[in-house]
Amino acid sequence: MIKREIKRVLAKRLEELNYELDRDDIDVEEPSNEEFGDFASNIALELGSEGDLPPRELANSIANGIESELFSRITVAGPGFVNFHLKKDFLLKGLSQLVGSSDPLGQSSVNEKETIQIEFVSSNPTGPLTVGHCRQAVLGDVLAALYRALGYEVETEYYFNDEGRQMDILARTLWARYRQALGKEVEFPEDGYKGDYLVDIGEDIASEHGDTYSSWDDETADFFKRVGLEEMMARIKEDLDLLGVQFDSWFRESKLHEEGKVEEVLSALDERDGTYKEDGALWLKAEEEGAPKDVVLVKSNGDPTYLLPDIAYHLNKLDRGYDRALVLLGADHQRHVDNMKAALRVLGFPGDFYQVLINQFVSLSNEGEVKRMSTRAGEFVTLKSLVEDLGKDVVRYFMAARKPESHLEFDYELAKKESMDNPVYYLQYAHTRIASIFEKSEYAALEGDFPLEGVDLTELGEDEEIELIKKLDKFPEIVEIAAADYGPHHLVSYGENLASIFHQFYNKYKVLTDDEGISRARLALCKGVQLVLKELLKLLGVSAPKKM
RNA sequence: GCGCCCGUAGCUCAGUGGAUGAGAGCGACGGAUUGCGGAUCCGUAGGUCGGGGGUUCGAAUCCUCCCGGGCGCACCA
Repeated sequence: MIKREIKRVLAKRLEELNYELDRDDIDVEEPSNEEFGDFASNIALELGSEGDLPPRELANSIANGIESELFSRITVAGPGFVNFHLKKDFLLKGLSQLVGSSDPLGQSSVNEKETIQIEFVSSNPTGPLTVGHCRQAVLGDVLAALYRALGYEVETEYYFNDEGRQMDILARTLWARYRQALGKEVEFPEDGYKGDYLVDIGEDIASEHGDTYSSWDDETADFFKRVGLEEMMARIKEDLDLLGVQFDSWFRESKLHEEGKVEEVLSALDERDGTYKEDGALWLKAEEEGAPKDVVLVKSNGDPTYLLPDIAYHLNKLDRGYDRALVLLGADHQRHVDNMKAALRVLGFPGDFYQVLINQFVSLSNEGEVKRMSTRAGEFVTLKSLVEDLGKDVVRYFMAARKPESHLEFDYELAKKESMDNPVYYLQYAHTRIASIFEKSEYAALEGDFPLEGVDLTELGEDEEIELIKKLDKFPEIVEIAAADYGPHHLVSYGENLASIFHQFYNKYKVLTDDEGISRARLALCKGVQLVLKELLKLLGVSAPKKM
């Protein structure tokens, strides 16, 4: 990574000038105007505004004092920017490292031993997964891949409520569907789940068990609760499989109750003076800890609200020894986050343990009509139908393409109709083109690393080639940013940009020419692009085909 | 009313805790191939970065107010 090397050089020079700075405090940017060099730093402006030297003078003494083989020249411009013009050798070194090692992330500065747990989707087994869950599933899956790629130890987990009121309603609804399948008159539960998915399961039960469960009693309730849970969870797993999302761990809420963790956390909150009784309910003093309002932990009927077991769950996460627990939640859970943070503060959790990524909703427009998603009303587009219609690659790419905190408008008809114009194909096409070139080249039979012996990279020098080399060098940084920012979309933006430059290059220059030297150098460059594209698509969970 | 998020080209959106002339894709219009895959490339048109104020050498980016949209403000999850 060139930028890091420049920071190192700058830090060293600043030390000579008696400024004590961490490398991370130095900003190095890529100026939009090439007149200002390949890279630029504003460090003299930042230091100058508080220091003894005016920015411009400081910039001059920084620039004049740097002796390095890496730069063709270092200039000072504007109010005090230090502009670095790179020598080609410096750029080529990066390319040869990338291609020589076949490791697009070899230059990453992050090599954490930290462990991170990522919880996402966590939908309760009362209905099929929808497009909303789909977005979160992709975001969580890609984030997990990003952190793994950076060397973190990652565990993904799905948390679900397997008992309580919702499961009761599920059981009653399922029983009603079962009775209906048998042709019996039965009253549909008031809060029942209206979707068709329970009709199918009810029919299956009817054909297998006949009229065995004719009345609603404890035995019937237990049976329908158990079968309902099993069937719904099985469907959820199937759906996630379709998307290519697999969890390392599944955590059921009832485990917390069985192990007495809920009571434990309650008394812990109590001991720390975090609760009080009012109107027969037990409240958390959330407002004292920054939440908008206090909130009920235990209802007056003795049942816990869902906040309480969730606090216990996070105590469990802490006990399991993760350094960080990231939770992905939909925008409607903002209040819950405030409450959780308050509770965890009462319990004295490490400040940065509980991390939340709130993602905004997906709106699905269909021929100008915006569809509302409601599980209870039985109106939604399922994850399954989306993937079946558009394919895993397109769905994953689209879901990852937007900033999580932005609304995602998914035009179903358009995505389906014009799928061939989708940017995902643009990236894959670049990868395919390179594969195709290699098949026609002297390296057609090549397996494993590209041999750089006898390849003279200094043959490279056209604008597009230099641009590509710089872009490739930036990839590790993009991965770090995407992880740190919890923003998989950075990969997408970068990828489209890289593919674009590659297509420009491809259109303007031939890779396979009569000149063996140029051909080999360009093939090495293509190999670099291919390595990065492949890794990027892998992180997104999108295939990188050799033929399309 | 209060809290969180969003407001950038006709549409969908990038723009990493500020940095030297506002970008991409789609759509519109006009071009490029007897050549490594045209699922590509080149060009044109299109924006007072929702609006006002503030901080600064410098603001799409930070602060504040206003407008517009989404979500939340349950002893539901």
